[in-house]
Parts: sequence; structure tokens; C-alpha cells
Amino acid sequence: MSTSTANDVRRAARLFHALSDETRLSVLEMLRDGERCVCELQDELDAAQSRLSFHLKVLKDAGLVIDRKEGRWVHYSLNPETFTELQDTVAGFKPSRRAMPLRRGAACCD
Amino acid sequence: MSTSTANDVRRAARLFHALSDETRLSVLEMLRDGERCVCELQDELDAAQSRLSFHLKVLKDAGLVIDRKEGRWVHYSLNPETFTELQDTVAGFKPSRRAMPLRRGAACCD
DNA sequence: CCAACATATCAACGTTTTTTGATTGCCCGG
DNA sequence: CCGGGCAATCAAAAAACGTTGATATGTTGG
Repeated sequence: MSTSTANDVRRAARLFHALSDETRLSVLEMLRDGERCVCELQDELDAAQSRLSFHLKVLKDAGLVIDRKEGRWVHYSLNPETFTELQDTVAGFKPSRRAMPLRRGAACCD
Repeated sequence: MSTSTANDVRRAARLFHALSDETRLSVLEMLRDGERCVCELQDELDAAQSRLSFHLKVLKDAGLVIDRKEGRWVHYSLNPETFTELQDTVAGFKPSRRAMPLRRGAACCD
């Protein structure tokens, strides 16, 4: 088992890409202790409105956050499912036991 | 505890960036069951030599892999330490318990 | 219905990342 | 020493990404 398909790899790359930006990580960190509306994130991170909106979209497209509209505000929160998926993905990349004992002394390309 | 500094965020973004590419993830996957030399990776992924070399450098700079020279070959393997770090980082982003119960019903920006 | 507001979307731009092909440095076998 | 093979590096072109400012959409209070 545990042979990743091309699709798994694609999905993982997308997830990691969404996580590869400091602003986005800061947003996730703010959301760790609960829902926040865009304006709060904006204040605390002092990021231009459209910039923040862009990053929220990336996070949302990756499934890392969920939005909830309430009147003229939109509240964002973490999507726990995806964080579980992320943990599994990362666990899957850990070096496997029964791994290392391979090609000792032999030239590699015979 | 567990308040991430700006440096933590920077480091995490760097790590995630290194993981955000399909070719690099495929390399890591191949390395899961042991050391491989560049030529083997090249064959199996069929990637141009300089392209692969570029991606290996990204992985190495991020600390995800280690290289070992042997004659004219270079063997790459996973760096387990960094994968542990990665797991910790990811665990740190999981939604915290005692999180959700916040701003119910109240408008957000009063 | 209007004005003010919160957020999303868009197009243009500059920046960073990735790809490609050529070159270079190294090591080995003869 | 020479020729050939492996891998790193470089420069230039291509592609992806993030930022900005302007505009659009939907909402609410008056």
C-alpha cells in the first residue's frame, strides 16, 4: 500500500503551495483560535484589502479554510478536515523503516 | 507557549515552498525507501539533468535531503530530522481545542 | 431609493520561480 | 595524460506568483 498516485502528488503540491506564503501562514495562525472576519484580519495583519482577499481565496481553494457570510461580513475559519489530511500527507513522507539498507558499495548505474 | 514568531513563520513558509512542487515531491517519494543517485532519479522521473539538479538543490537548501558523494556519483537521501520538524510544524497549525466558541451573533467590527 | 460599507474580482505590472541548453569541474578507466 | 561520463552551475527565456489600484457586487441603515 501507500504508493502515491500522480493525483496524490498533485493534491499535496497544491496544499503545500497554499502553505508556502508568510501572509497565508499568519492568517492560518490567527484562525487557530477561532473564526475571524476579513476586516479583523486586515487590521491585525495590516494588509491591503485586495491582497488579503487574494490570499484568502488561495487558502479557500486549497480547502484549508471555510467562509461563512453574515450580512455584509464574511467570517473565515479553519477547515479541520484538511488539516487532518495534511498531517496524514506529511506522515506519509517520513522515511520508511526497512528503507536505508540499499545499494551499498555497488556503483549505482550498472 | 506555541506563539509562533515571525521567524517560525518564515521557516515554515520556506519548508512548504520546497514541498510545493510535483517533481520535488516525486523525488522525496522515491527517496522514501532509500538512497538514490541522481542518474536513477533522472531515469525514473525522466527529467532533464539540469532540471533535476535544480530541484535537488531546492530540497537540499531546505534541509529535506542530504547528499553523499561517491566517486563520480552523488547519492541523495532523506534527512529524517527535517521531516520530524515538519510534522511538528504541521501539528502546530491544527485548530486548537477551546477555539471555536467566539464572536457568536455579535457583529465583527463594532 | 440612496449612500456608505465589506468584500470580491479584474487587469496591469514587477518579481520570483522554473525550464532549457550550454558550459564547467570532477573523477575514473585506459 | 586523455576521453568519457556524472553532476553542478550559469544565463536567457518562459511561466507562475503576488501586489496594486480600480471597479463590481451585494448589504445595510437612513
